[in-house]
Amino acid sequence: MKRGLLLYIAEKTGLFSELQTSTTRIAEALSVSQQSVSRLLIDLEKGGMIERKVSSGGLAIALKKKGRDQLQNEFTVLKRLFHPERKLKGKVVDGFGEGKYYIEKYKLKIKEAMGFTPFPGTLNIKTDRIKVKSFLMDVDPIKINGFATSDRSFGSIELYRVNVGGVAGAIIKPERTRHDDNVIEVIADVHLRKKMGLKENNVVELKK
Amino acid sequence: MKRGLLLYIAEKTGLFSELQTSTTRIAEALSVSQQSVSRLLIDLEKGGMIERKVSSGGLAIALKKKGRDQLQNEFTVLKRLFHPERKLKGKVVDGFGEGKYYIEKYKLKIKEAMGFTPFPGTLNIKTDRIKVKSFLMDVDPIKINGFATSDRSFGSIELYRVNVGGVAGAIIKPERTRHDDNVIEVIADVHLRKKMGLKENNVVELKK
DNA sequence: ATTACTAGGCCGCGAGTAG
DNA sequence: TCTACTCGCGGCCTAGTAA
Repeated sequence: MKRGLLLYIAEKTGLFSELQTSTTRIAEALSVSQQSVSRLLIDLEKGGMIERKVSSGGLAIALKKKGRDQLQNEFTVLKRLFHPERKLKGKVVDGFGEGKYYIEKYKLKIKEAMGFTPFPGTLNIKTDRIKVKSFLMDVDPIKINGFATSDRSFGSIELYRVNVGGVAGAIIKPERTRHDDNVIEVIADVHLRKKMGLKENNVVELKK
Repeated sequence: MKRGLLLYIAEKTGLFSELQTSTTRIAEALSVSQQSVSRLLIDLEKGGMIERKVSSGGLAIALKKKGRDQLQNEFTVLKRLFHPERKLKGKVVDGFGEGKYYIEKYKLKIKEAMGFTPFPGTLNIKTDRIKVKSFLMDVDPIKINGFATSDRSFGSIELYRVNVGGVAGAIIKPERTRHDDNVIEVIADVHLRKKMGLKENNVVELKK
């Protein structure tokens, strides 16, 4: 609760200004009792987190350096955690030629969603499942819904825009993975492997 | 405490991987009892924050989406708070000619610290104390220590590199403010007012 | 070794109320 | 009105211990 109150003060003051308010008002905003707010404010003051001036009919509070630092430390920790990777490296691996078949099926929908007609085939890159998650954490995929032909049905896929060696492309993820999810498939409007002169085990770098 | 534990898991797993550990180990790291860790982990699991697999001789934990989202929300809040202003606007106001006198005294030291010889005079800009703090929050000032001549003593000053209309300069802050701290003084190696054709009340923009 | 139950104590919360 | 004290209750913690 103490932390919540400190954050509330930080937000209301924009870190630096002074906030004219009352314990009742804060209590309502945070859904705690007026008494608790009073007590917690005193605690925060004792801890050197805030400055607190009581006057008849209300109080003025402001963050002190220690309080700002406390929050900034938390921010630093979270920033390190959530700072998404800007690059993703992996090695070229051979696919099973499946990609070509599937891309043909989704071709029109991909064109519609991404603005380019995909080359019929995927560049398969072996990397690390966890790195992939961290790399894609901050981007929302473009989803293409599944559909059915007279023969069979095709599941939904997700596309994430990426840049491969200067070419705009996308990571394509089937909703139901066909293989090991340490391998990702990349599409573009050109034959990436040929254009970039890639062979098995060559290192490729993806950017966002 | 619950929050601390969630953060601990997030850090140890890098958000996505699985952590092999034991309640005792976590307890030591967080300075709480093994029993509390056990209970809190169960709570977090019930709340859908983590996944928890108990095996003989230890346990494996991983964050679930809800847990990551919780932390990311906190991150977003703090990010908004700590995202420093990139620009600072203010209006030109007249000084009292004092600046010229002082700059002369500190000239050599400023040259040494900043790499330019300051024009003898300051551009005084009226803005907002709080905006100034927010603008300067993420930069460390260059400090010039005070000194004394045979006549009198001069206090320490702090310099913050800024860009004014394309010119590299600095905000100069005396340790003991001579005037209203809603007014800041800017120096550069040219006569800013003349070079930029500024008159009283014109708006100026500072960048970092 | 482990995890996690039970029991008991402490601490924080809110209701009542004084100033 | 305001803040903040006292006090009783409940939830959270840890110690002991079973499995």
